[in-house]
This record gives sequence, structure tokens and C-alpha cells, in this order.
Amino acid sequence: MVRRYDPERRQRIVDAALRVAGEKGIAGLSHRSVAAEADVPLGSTTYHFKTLDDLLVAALRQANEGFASLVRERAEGWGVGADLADGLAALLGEWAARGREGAELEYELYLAALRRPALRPVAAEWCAGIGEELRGRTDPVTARGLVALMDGICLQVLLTGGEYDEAYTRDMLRRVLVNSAAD
Amino acid sequence: MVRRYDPERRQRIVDAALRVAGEKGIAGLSHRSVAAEADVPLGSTTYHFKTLDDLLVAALRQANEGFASLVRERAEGWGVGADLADGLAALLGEWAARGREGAELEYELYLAALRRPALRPVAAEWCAGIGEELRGRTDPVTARGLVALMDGICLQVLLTGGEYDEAYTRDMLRRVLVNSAAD
Amino acid sequence: MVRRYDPERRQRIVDAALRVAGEKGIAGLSHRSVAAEADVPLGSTTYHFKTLDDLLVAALRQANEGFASLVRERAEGWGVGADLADGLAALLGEWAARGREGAELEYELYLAALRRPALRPVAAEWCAGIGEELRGRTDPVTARGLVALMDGICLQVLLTGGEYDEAYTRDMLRRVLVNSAAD
Amino acid sequence: MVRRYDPERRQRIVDAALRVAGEKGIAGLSHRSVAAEADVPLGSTTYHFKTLDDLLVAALRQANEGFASLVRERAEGWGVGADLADGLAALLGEWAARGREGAELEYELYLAALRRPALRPVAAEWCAGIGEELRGRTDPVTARGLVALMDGICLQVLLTGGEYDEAYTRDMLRRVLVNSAAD
DNA sequence: AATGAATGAGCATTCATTCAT
DNA sequence: TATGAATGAATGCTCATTCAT
Repeated sequence: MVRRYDPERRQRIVDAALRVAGEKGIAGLSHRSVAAEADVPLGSTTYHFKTLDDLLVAALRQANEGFASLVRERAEGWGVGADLADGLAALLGEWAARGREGAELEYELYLAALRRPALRPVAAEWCAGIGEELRGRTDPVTARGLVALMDGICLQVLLTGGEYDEAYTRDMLRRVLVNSAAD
Repeated sequence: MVRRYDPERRQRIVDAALRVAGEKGIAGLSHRSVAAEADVPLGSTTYHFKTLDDLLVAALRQANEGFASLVRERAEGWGVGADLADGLAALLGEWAARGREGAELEYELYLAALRRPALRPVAAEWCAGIGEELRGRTDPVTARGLVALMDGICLQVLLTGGEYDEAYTRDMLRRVLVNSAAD
Repeated sequence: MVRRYDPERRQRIVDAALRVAGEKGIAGLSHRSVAAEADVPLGSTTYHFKTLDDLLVAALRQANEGFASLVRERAEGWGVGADLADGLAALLGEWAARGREGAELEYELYLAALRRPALRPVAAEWCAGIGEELRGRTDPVTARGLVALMDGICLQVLLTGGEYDEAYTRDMLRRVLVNSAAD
Repeated sequence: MVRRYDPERRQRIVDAALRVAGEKGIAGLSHRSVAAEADVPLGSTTYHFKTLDDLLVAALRQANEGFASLVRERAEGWGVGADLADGLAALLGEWAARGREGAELEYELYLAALRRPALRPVAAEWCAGIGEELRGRTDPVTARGLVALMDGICLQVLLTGGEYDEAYTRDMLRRVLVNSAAD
């Protein structure tokens, strides 16, 4: 075994972990499976990440970051009211279009956070991106409702294995938004 | 070795599985942990449930049954439009009031279907209860939106550790419902 | 479960055992696998055959019987010398033509008998068929050599996964036979 | 827990596996039985040999090695024709003289290839030793016949529990060889 | 800093056999 | 007579983590 000078090994391990978790779920993530995927000796994963949870947190934080930056980029074009619904529906469309695997992984984060305190803060960041962008474009209660609705729609797509329906999503988001004006 | 005559052992194993999953999460559920909780030999769990998935399915189905019967009972008092929102919001209130642990467990089982195809059909039944009662009280698209919204709201309650807010839920459900008239 | 009147169940279990052993090898034979293949309750296999060895012996005896009767039928046409080589080579051809599965199973018997005394007598019967027919057609030493050669050729076919070559077999058998005249 | 520094553990596990297989047959070989025989923790056997087949392959290869080197050593003295028969018969005599247990073990491993594809290539090596030495001393078809005959003779010795008869073996090998000249 | 080796705990599953019905 | 239920033992295998080098 040649000891390579490999300054990005840590990053490569995280990438591999995301790939493994995407394919086999968080339950399929182990030091061994990650080491194999990263083509790195087993000891290397335990060296860079003392425990599995450490590795999990690093991987999920990176996954979140991708979502957050997507939100930031797209949010510039969002208006208020019906326009906002268009933007959000399109955003979910982009999210879903990246494939079931990534979406599944990010939702598993929710699930895992339910039981693993170490993941709670990471899970909390997931919504933060959208939350920030909604602030100023609608009232807080409506914002909360929008996020809940989007969550529920994503969940249904994943659990039923159906296709994401952007028109339907836009319609529902609009209903929640339009009435906010009347409050 | 005492060989007990125990005609309800199968049921006791399912009950134990629900208890274990409630306490330690699905990840903590194993033939061994269930056997210990049910005070039954290990072989007994594999005898009654060929695979762990079989046991999981039985447990999820039983958990669902409680929710389904709750829906059936309450649905009689539901009207249409705003009244329907009242009924649904109250229903979720009752569900949440039974305590966090039960709700968490049901959601964890529900979300586990994401990665375990064997659970998908059972997860689909979860919504069926509400779905049936909504039929006839609103159009199918609106019904789908209502279920998505309720799902999202429940998820938020569980993940943020906040309290269930019935008034807010009613408000959001109404927004989705009221506009359905205009379609 | 309907308790069928099924007077041939014992036989059906033996047939199923042969099928299972043919497909998965003797190591894959268990009360359960046989019961499933025979579409019979588990208890039925242990009822008719007290132990697994009992079932194994019954199954292998039946397999032998098939080979023995094949030999008896064909042996009528055998002559002496070169003619005998023709007959034996053709016999092996028929044997091999029944498919790898049956041949594998019968050879596994040899292997198993090496370690399981219960199977020794059954294994001994395997060669008896040919032995009898060779008596009178050649001297005992040559007979022994012929059987050894046939055994070795079969073994090579099975282990290398190659095709049975009747012409080559005939040639080799003839060499052993022709020289017997010179002794 | 004493963690021993034991650089030859892998080899000791293979040795133990051969001992176990010799005593209890391949069927009695398990990670546990080998670990016990090698006086090594269970995890050690699965660490060095990912699967039981891997261990089996290593054991078979080592068993073969003994035979192969025996062949290499003796082959120098072999001539052609009848002389070759002398050499081969003597070689089998030496092989058999090492005792029934070793021979039984080597044959059991060899025959196990029937059902375990992983062992097939290793089983093929078994003949390769002789095959190489025969090349140049006779034609390929005759060589194949010689190996088949030797295989069959060894099998008979083991299964009948009889003694190895070198004179008989020489006689039969000669018959196959002598006629090769006439082709 | 890096890693191969090591290890005890745990897992899902299969099994032969026994026994109450 | 049949058979579903039961059970303890065993199996192959994976794993997180530790440690000597």
C-alpha cells in the first residue's frame, strides 16, 4: 500500500459518504462502506472522523449546503403573492429533478434527526434557507404554512413514488398565499 | 426448557416491537431486542415473522389501525368547506394529544417506507383513511392538498419539538379549501 | 389448512428431496426446503422421516435405482471387447445427457458417503449395476479398471464443466479392454 | 482482552481449517470451528477471510501445493511409454502412503468444487501439476485419459476403503499408454 | 500522521427436532 | 394420524472502535 500524499482525502471521504447514503440510505452507511466507496483504507475514515456520527454530520451539512445555495440563487427572481408561488414551485421542481436519490437522502435527515440529537442542528438548517427568503415576502404565519405545504408535497412524491406536479404545487401554494392578503 | 402454550404470542410480539420502536427507534429494532421485550425466545420472533421486514409491516399496520379508527369515528361530524377544516384540525389535535412518543413512532414508521419498499403499501394506507372521508366533501385535487398540508404540519411539530397549534392549522386548511370553490 | 387424504405423500416428499438436492446440493437439503418443495407442512417431513439422514437415504436409494435400471436395460446389447466399449461409452452418454443436475447429485453421493457412514451402503450400490454386467464379459481386473476410468471421465466432465466426449471415452475404454486379451 | 501481536495468524487459520476439514469434513468447517481450532477470536477469521469460501479456497490451494511439489520432484525420473506408467503409479503410491486422512481431505476439497464454483479454478490446478509433466511425454488425448484413470483409481480406493494397488495401477496406465503409440 | 490488524458484540436467519393439540 | 408452534443452537457475516506499528 502506497501512502499517498492526499490533502483532500477528508473531502473525498465526505463525498463518498454522501454517495453511499444516497444509494443505500443512512442505515447503510458505515466506516467500511465509506472507505470502500472512497477507495481509502478503513483506518483513514476513523482517523479523519472519530465516530460515525461525526462523519454523518459532516456529510449532511454538505448536503444541506447544496440546497441552501440553490435557494439563494433562485430567490432573487421571486416576487410576492402569486409570483412567489411560481418561484417556490419551480424551486421544488428543480430539487425533484436532481433525482430521487438526493431527495430521499435529504428527507432521511429529517427522520434521523428525530432520533439522533447530534443531527438536530443540521436538520434545523435545512429549512432555514427558504425561511430567510420568505421573510419580507409574506407574513410569518403564511411562511410557516408554505413550508409545511412544500414539505408535505415532497413527502407525498417520495412515498408514493409519483411524479412531481409543478402546476398542482403552484395552485396549492397560491391558495395559501392569496388568502394571506385578507388577514 | 418450559414450552409455554401461548396462543397470543404473535400479538405480544407485535406489541413488543411497537414498544421497542417507540423507545429506541426503528434502528433499535432487532429480533433480539423484540424477543427480550416480549419475554420470548429469539426463535419465536423468527418463527412468527420470517423476516424483520415482516415484523415491521405488522407493527406499522397495527399503528395505522389506531389512526384509521380515530378518523372513522370523528369523520361523522365533518361538514364541507370551513367546517371540514375544523374537523381536520381537531382530528390532528387529538392525534397529537396522545403524546409525542406515539406520534413520533407512527411518523418514523411512515417515513421508513422511504427506504423500505416493503413498507410502502402500508404507508399508503395511512393516508387512505383520511382520503376516503374527504371524498365527497371536496374535489380530489383539494383533498390531495389537504393531506399534504396536514402531513407537513405534523412533520414540523415533531421536528421542531413545538406544540401543535390547532388555530393555525385550521386557518391554513381553510385557505386551501375556500379557494377550491372558485375553481 | 385442509388435512388432505394423501396416501402418496411419503413418495412425494422423496421426489421433492431429490429435486432439492439436485438443485442446491445435499448441503441445501433440509426439512424445511423439502417441505416447501413438496408443498407439504413442515411437520409432515419429520413425521414420515424421523431424521434428515433417513430422508437422505431414501432419496439417494431412489436415485440409484434409476441408474441401476438404466444399466440393466442397456446391458442386453453389450458384447465383449470393443463392442463392450461402445456400449459403456453410450451408456455414459445417456447418463450425461440427462443433464448436469442429476449427474452432480449422484456424484455428491460419493462425496457424502466419505463422511456419513449411513450413506456408505447406498453408495456401494451405485457401482453394483455396472459391476454385475461386466462380470462374464471381461476379467475382474479389467472390469475394475473400466469402472475406474469411467468414474474418472465423469468426474472430469463435471469438474471442468466440459462436454461429454463419447468418441474419446470409447477410445480409452478400448485401450483398457483390448490389452486385457494379451494378459 | 489481550491483543496479541501475531504476524502469522493468517497462516495459522488456514492450518486450523485444514485440520478441522480433515477431522470433521468440509461440512463441519465454520468460522467458529476454525476459530476455536486456531485458538483465535471469531472476528479474526472473518477479518482474514471475508467469506467462508475464501477460507476454503486458501485451504484447498495449500493442500494442492503439497501434491504439486510432490509431482514436480518425482517427475524428473519419468521417461516415456511404460516407464511413464511406472512413475505415475509410484507417485500415487507415495500420495496414498501419506495416510488416508490426508488423501480423504484432498479429495473432499477437490470434489467440493462440484457445487462451489469458487473452488473450480483451484480444483483445476490439481490436475495441472500432472498435466504439465505429461506434456511432451505423450499426446494430449492420452494425457487426459491417464489423468482420468488416476482420478478414478484414487476415488475407488477412498470409497471402498481398500488398499492402493500399485501393480494394478501400473498395468492399467500401461494399457492406456501403449495403445497411444498405435494412433 | 496514517493504517493494517485485531476483537467483542451484535445481527438476521436457518435449522433439526420436539411436543401439545 | 398429522401438524402448527415452539425453541435452543448454530451459522455467516458486519460493525464501531481500538491499538501497535
